[in-house]
Amino acid sequence: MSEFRPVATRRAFEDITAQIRDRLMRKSLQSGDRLPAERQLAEQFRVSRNTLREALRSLEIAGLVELKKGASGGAFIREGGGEAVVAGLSDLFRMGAIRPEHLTEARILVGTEVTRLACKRRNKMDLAALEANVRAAQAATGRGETARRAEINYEFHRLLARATRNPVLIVLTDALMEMTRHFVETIGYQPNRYVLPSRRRLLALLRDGDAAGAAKEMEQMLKRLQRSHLASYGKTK
Amino acid sequence: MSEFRPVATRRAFEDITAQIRDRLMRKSLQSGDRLPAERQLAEQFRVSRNTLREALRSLEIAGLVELKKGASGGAFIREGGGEAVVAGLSDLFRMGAIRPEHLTEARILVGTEVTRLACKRRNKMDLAALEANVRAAQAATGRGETARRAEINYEFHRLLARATRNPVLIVLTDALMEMTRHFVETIGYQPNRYVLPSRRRLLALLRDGDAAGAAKEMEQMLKRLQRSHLASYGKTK
DNA sequence: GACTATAATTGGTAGAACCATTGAAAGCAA
DNA sequence: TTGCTTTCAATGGTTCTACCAATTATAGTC
Repeated sequence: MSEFRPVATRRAFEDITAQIRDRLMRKSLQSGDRLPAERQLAEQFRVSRNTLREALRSLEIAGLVELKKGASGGAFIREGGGEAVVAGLSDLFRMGAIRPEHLTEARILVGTEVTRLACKRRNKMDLAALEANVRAAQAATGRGETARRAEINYEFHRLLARATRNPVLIVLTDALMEMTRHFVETIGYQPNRYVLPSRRRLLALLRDGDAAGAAKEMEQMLKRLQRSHLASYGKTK
Repeated sequence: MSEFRPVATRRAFEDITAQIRDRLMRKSLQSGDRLPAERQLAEQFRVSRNTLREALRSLEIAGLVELKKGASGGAFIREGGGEAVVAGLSDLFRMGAIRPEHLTEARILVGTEVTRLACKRRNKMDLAALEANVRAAQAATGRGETARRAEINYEFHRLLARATRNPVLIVLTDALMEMTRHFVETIGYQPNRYVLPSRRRLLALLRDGDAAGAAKEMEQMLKRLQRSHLASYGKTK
């Protein structure tokens, strides 16, 4: 392995974003803080406003700042929400780098572990939110609102991930659900009779704190979902 | 829940990126393709070159295109590498939204499942690469090259993830290793005596195809690593 | 005090110009 | 012909100026 590294003629906007990222890491900039106005910042960095705007655009896409118009507007530091990660994985799915079989497999592995951990950490508020979600799912099913039903189902997994208190699992689950939404839109939503009963069994296991049982229930449900999803996909292909 | 959605006064550059993303999804644009030159594209979209450049910058940060200078340069469609996802999670770690205990916990959960799946799918080339990695780790340890040793260790996990053939797990592992690198840089690399023996046991289990055993071995090693990492972190805090 | 019109601030867009890098084509020499 | 050098055109990177559009603070009015 060579001791050299590729020469990197850094572009001006990259230098700017690096400086701001550095201040973020050193807590010299925190969420909610506002950066000076574009014209002022451009002067401080000794670059044109165009170049500065490319830097801000880059930070905005990365989810680090939010740009607001008008007086008392400007670039505000966002708190880490993970939108960039979700968008990045969605792009991979759109481009075909992540295929349906990869997505469903990852959902099984991640969903099972999320369920296991959520069962150990969930509090009463988590349980209440999950129960409300299942009630909403039942109501939507009764009214035949399939699209709404799908959204409620995704939300269940997001709620469960939040109960783990681990942001890595939270943002990963958000991304998996976003990809699943894209996927299901292409193959068409298929009503089924097994998700809702599984949810009820899962709720009981979560209440009892039976982590192994809850994980098993989730795993089996996700495997069943995988089979039907991939079957639908095979037909449309 | 309301039926309305927030009004979104779309900015020009967002319209442009949406159009290009759409062509990517419909395979009308594929990796390796080259977009027209900036001046030409600006004319086609009926926007100024500034606005078009902001759109290209956005796509570049998202990892969808690569910009090259010079004659026969331009914006080239990249194949999905997941750099944006890695960068996004790294940002979350830098900003403190993901904390060391979250990182180490996620590594245990993901690493265990990656090992299990890799054990089922690995071929001879995967095994050879992993064995070469462990040999390199031993050599680096013998020469006392701690920084190089750390890099080789991260590479082991990346190689293992690639053996799963699942891009979601691959990019996730890449991101976890990148965050770990940041983390270890701040707490200082601690040489240890248990990783290398664990690697040898793991290799044997991978060769035998003992998925459960390999997963267990990885899990125990990662938990031990977690304890020492968090202990070091507690001292520096 | 509540409402309204005004003004100031700020991000969004446009257009032209120039620089720096890159690679291909033309020219030249052996 | 072959190989090297020079030239040149294409392209991204950067700057500057001007104006538009949205937003909010502020002064003014009833």
